[in-house]
Amino acid sequence: MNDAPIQASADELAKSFDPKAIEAHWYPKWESAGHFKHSDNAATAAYSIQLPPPNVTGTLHMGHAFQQTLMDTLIRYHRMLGDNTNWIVGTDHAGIATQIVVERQLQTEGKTRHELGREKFMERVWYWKRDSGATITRQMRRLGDSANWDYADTEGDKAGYFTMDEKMSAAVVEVFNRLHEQGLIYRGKRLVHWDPVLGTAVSDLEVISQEEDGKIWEIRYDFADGPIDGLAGLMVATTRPETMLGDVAVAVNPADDRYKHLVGKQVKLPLTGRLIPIIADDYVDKEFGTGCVKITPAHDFNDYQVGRRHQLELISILTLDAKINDAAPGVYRGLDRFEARKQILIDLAAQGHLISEKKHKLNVPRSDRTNTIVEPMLTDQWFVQMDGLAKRGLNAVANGDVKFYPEHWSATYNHWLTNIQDWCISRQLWWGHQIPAWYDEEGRIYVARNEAEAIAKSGGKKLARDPDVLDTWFSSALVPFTTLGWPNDDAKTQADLQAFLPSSVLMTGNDIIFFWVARMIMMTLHFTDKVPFKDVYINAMVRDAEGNKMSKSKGNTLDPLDLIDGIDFESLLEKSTKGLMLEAHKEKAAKYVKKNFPKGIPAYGTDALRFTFTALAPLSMTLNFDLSRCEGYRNFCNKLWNATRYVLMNIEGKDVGLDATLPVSLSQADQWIISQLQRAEADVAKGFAEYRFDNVSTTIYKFVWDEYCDWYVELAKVQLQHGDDAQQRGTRRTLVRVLEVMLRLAHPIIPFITEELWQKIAPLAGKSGDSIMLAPYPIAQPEKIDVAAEQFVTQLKAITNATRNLRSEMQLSPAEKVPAFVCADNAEANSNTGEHLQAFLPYVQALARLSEISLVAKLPDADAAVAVAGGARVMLKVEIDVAAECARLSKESAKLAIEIDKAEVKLTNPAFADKAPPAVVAQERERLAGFKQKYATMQAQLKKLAAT
RNA sequence: GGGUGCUUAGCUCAGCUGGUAGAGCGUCGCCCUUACAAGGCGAAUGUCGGGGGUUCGAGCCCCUCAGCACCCACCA
Repeated sequence: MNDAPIQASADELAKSFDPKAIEAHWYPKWESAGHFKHSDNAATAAYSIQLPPPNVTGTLHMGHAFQQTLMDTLIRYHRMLGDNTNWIVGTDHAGIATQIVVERQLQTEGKTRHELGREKFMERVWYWKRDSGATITRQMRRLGDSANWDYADTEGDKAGYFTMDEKMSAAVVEVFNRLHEQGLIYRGKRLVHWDPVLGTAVSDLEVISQEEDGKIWEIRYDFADGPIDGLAGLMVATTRPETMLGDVAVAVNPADDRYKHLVGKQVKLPLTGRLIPIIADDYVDKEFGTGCVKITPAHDFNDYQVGRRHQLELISILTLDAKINDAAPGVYRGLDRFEARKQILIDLAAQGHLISEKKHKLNVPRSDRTNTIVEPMLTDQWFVQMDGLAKRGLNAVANGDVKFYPEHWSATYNHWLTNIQDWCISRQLWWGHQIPAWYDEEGRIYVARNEAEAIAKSGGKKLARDPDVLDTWFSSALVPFTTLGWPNDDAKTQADLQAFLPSSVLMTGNDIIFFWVARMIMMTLHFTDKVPFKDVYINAMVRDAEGNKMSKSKGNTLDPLDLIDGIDFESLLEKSTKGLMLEAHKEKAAKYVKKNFPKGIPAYGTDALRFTFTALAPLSMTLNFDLSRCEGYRNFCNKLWNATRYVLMNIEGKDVGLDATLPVSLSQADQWIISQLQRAEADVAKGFAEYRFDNVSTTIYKFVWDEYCDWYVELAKVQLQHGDDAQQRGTRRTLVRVLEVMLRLAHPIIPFITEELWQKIAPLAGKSGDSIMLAPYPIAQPEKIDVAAEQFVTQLKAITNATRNLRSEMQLSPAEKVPAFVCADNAEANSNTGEHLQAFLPYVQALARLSEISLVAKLPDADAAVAVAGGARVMLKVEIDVAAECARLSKESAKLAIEIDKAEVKLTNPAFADKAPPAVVAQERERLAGFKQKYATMQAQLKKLAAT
């Protein structure tokens, strides 16, 4: 292909690499060249991934960075394998979260959204979205994400889809309508979790229950007709006395002998004087408390069920902002729920109805977003009927259409789906997809695609649209197919649905298995009869180095961009404490930063960060992010950089084997590194197939550093010095070609540095192309595995290591070169001349820094240091301290003796010989023989030394 | 109250279908040997959470106990 030697210069490469410049150079190039786009060629195998859409107004955190690194690594890998890759990305409107942020902004201006009005408020949110929406996608680009930014990009800002853009919104309306037509969406008055601060219903998933210290009170409800059996009334226990205003019964267990005879009688509800019945219900636990439970169906989920069973009245006593309403006696009206509790307790005590007050631990349900205690509230809401959808969802995982990695997460998924409740999808918010339902004046409902259609359905009545919006997760659940163009039926949509549904793998956190994963599976199956993705990889949660959850108030959050670009101590301190409300939190955060980042954070670069993520990616639940690992992998990048520098320096102006007419000869060492490369390639492929990113990166790390840099480059130096033309050409050729493959092998993980280096190396390896990201991924060629060459180097390594070890034991400084003798280890046994050892000598001489090395039939009788390894004995000709050398030999012999002993015990055990597989027994015998041989040699040397 | 995961070198973690305990970081020596001090060479370090069992053989399989983490659940 090329005939003239190519001039390559190492001068272009700095002594250490500067990630920043490289990153800034390559990303825009890749993007503008269109390398991230999918192709419309239906013949190519598709590989697609749906990005969990981040909040449009959010910023990139470590969890994103980790997850996206894994996704991008897979996408780049498959792109290089030749697949038609499509990483579909977008951003989420994140209803509640975004609305809260904008409302807070208004707050600082002394305004409320209600003052502003819905229309103006929406304008404001859109403005904020347009203003800050680009932040996260910009940050994703810094990570190197080769995302298909132009795909499903309706707003033209190269950020993929937005869940509230026109197309996505239309699809949401369509889905809502179809589900409604199918009877799967219904509207009803139900008890739902209510966030009184936000003034909206929330789904049960958005409620976090936590055990907190509270109190439990015992209150006496007097019998309506005076004392019975000497008792004035029944004792009920409650943790929420204020709800008694809505009590409609007192329940006891039907089998409770204490109360059996009272069932059917009435008690007088204190403070109100209302008469309520005593009822019997299995729900009541005889053993707990007094065995009597007050029943408040409008403010408790259990009581609601009891109420339904007994056809009890529902008395709601709270307004939507959690104040006592007009159903209660006048004195309490308008009081906040907690104020009301205080007052009620005072009044009960005054009237002698409060019997006791005890400390009590209870589960307090709080709203995920506002942290306020949620209130079960009776309201009209929209629901999706889940049972049928859930069955299909369960089935898809059970029959293997969707596979979880690690597999055990399917248990979590199954458990939730088998106990699923109907999904409350309406939210009393403004920011979101407004529900496509209209009401006439009589309250009749018309669900339609648009207002005109609704009016038509109503027969031309005046209608008002439902003001509520849909749960954010409703639209998120649809992205597997709506991003592909559904419900359109044009050719492109059909082709894309064919190619990219199901997508290849979903990578996400375990925290949204219910919120998102399960719902995508159900909705996609329902609307397309396909699963949304084949695999689900549940990634670990990123924690700090000590395993603590990253949280702003602890100050232990890390900004991925700070790891890439670096940050000085002062800036980091300021950043970590900024925005913290509580002084205590500020101090805590400051302390953490001072302790862990006293010098700030150095700029590690994107590649180092990505390598850290893949290397640490465990299959367990947490990833403890260790900064020192990041530093180590930054060093790795530098190592790769410098290896390339070395190669370029040594081939400068010389032929690298591109000219096929010139003789090339490959040494054992050359064959060995090529052979090892095949094994590394196979291991990498296996790692990717199993989603074992840790194994992939470890394989690459070890091959590059331990094999190529530490051994092959050193061996190559010897060959370049001593070899003939053909051998030197072979060495240069091997240096370049293996390096070129290594770069491609590593590219999916560390895209920037590999691209930069590949541009320089590829032509020298006879490769061409615009970008390494489009170059073919290395595939192992088993026929290039050379067992003999591998044995050769294994032996060479053993001899070299033993010699180096001797040097170190003799306390020789690296500069001190000494002569050495080598002979075969079994020289006496079969008059082995050791001629085969000849090939090792030049290498050992260089690698172990020997002044000269001579092969002898028998080591000279001398007081010298001797080592045994790799079938050879090595003697360093150096003045030794006989006593010290004896001590060293004795120590090593003792170690060997222990090993010999262990092996002998094992082998003489008849049960072992009988039952263990022959291969294992043989291996053990061989081991023992090796030990014995070595032991004998050491003993002989010891004897020799002792004699002098 | 159920469920899941974890417990291996000082720290963070690997250990494939059971067959000689590994890596990175840290530690200790000796070195600025012209690819790399973000480096080289060498070294030390583990009753694999406790106990029991299966097996010729257990970090790995089974039972049991303990600790940690997370998820689900309506106990007034």
